Amino acid sequence: MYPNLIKHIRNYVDLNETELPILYKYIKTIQVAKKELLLEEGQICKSNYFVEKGCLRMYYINSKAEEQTFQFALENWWMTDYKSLIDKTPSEYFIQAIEKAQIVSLDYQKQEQLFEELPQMERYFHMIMQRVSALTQLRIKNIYELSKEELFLDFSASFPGFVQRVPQYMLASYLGITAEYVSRLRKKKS
Amino acid sequence: MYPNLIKHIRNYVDLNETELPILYKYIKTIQVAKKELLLEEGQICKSNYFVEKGCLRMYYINSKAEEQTFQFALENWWMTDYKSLIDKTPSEYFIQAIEKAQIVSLDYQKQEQLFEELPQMERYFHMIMQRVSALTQLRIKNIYELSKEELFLDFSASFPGFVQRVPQYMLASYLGITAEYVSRLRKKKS
DNA sequence: CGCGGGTTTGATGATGCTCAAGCCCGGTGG
DNA sequence: CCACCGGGCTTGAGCATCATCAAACCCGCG
Repeated sequence: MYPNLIKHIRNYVDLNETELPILYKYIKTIQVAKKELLLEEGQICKSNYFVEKGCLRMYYINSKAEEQTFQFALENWWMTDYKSLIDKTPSEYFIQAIEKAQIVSLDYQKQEQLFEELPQMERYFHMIMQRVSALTQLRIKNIYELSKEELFLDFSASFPGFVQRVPQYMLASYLGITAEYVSRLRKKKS
Repeated sequence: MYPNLIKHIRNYVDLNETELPILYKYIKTIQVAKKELLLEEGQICKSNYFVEKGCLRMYYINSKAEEQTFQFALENWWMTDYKSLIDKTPSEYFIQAIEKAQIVSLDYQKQEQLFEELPQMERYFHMIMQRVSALTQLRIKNIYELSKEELFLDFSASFPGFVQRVPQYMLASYLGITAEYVSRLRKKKS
């Protein structure tokens, strides 16, 4: 039913067959089409989303009225707007499917109950947040350290398939570069 | 004994008087002098550090052999190198006291036991990590959105006392600006 | 076939860096 | 108590990186 999610959880904590139905009480599947939105600016983000299959991105509308891509999520990634989720404030972000995707949604309201019934799930989330923090620290370090050109090359090298999978302009805005400059970089590279 | 830490924990979870001694088994106090290091590049980071009093910074040596400040921690903040902590790999960072400071240290090895005895502590860490993630998302958004000048003004406005408390060159490197340019910005501001 | 979103190309210019020199000021030793 | 260091901050000139704007181009799709 949720092959990737279950496997992912079991990478970190125990979850036996009798506990699976308990988990299932709390999560649900969402099928989204390409370009469909899971969260819109102004809404209060209510869930944490896990990518079973496909690809999501999180973006916001910047001061120049452009879409600024903030984050991508491929298979086995969780994605949410933590600020909106925790403080119950309107989100500044959109979460959108780049491709047709299968998403697992965990309602924030239900999390506490879930953690009561399956305490290892709190441990699981704590552990993956530590990993995300480690990656985020690296991301910020890269932004400091690397020129835009190096950022692009580093990203291309780190996620070889990904550059093909998303439009250039999304990648550009994720890297904090203009689409024009990415175009020049690609030309230069070849 | 740890007035700030206890108060901070109790902001998020229950912790009664009989549980305090259990917590105390797992943490210890470290007094550090100005400029003293809690972690050095090449070491494996073993603990999570809580600032009871004083001020820490995390930095690394960049490709130009300069100290690049990565993060500050004031009172009531936790600081650690997650990558080194989790993967037990040598750290690329230094953690240093900017002022004489009183630090509470929680050994990573002991965390699991602590969470066994006081499950609410896992909940506490999970919750503060969510908050940190929210702040980090904002930090990255600011780096995207704002010019260096705006970054400086925003930081000055957000932490009015802080600009006085740390040397300009540390602040500059935290914001990803050269010390020279910060100097020009300050002049311009007045 | 024409439309439109996305990419490329060119010309121009601003932001913010580099390097070099001078300055300020607190600390240290004589 | 003074002199002199030296780290940090300031100032200036020149310049690289990368953004902006505008136009052309490409190509999948209705």
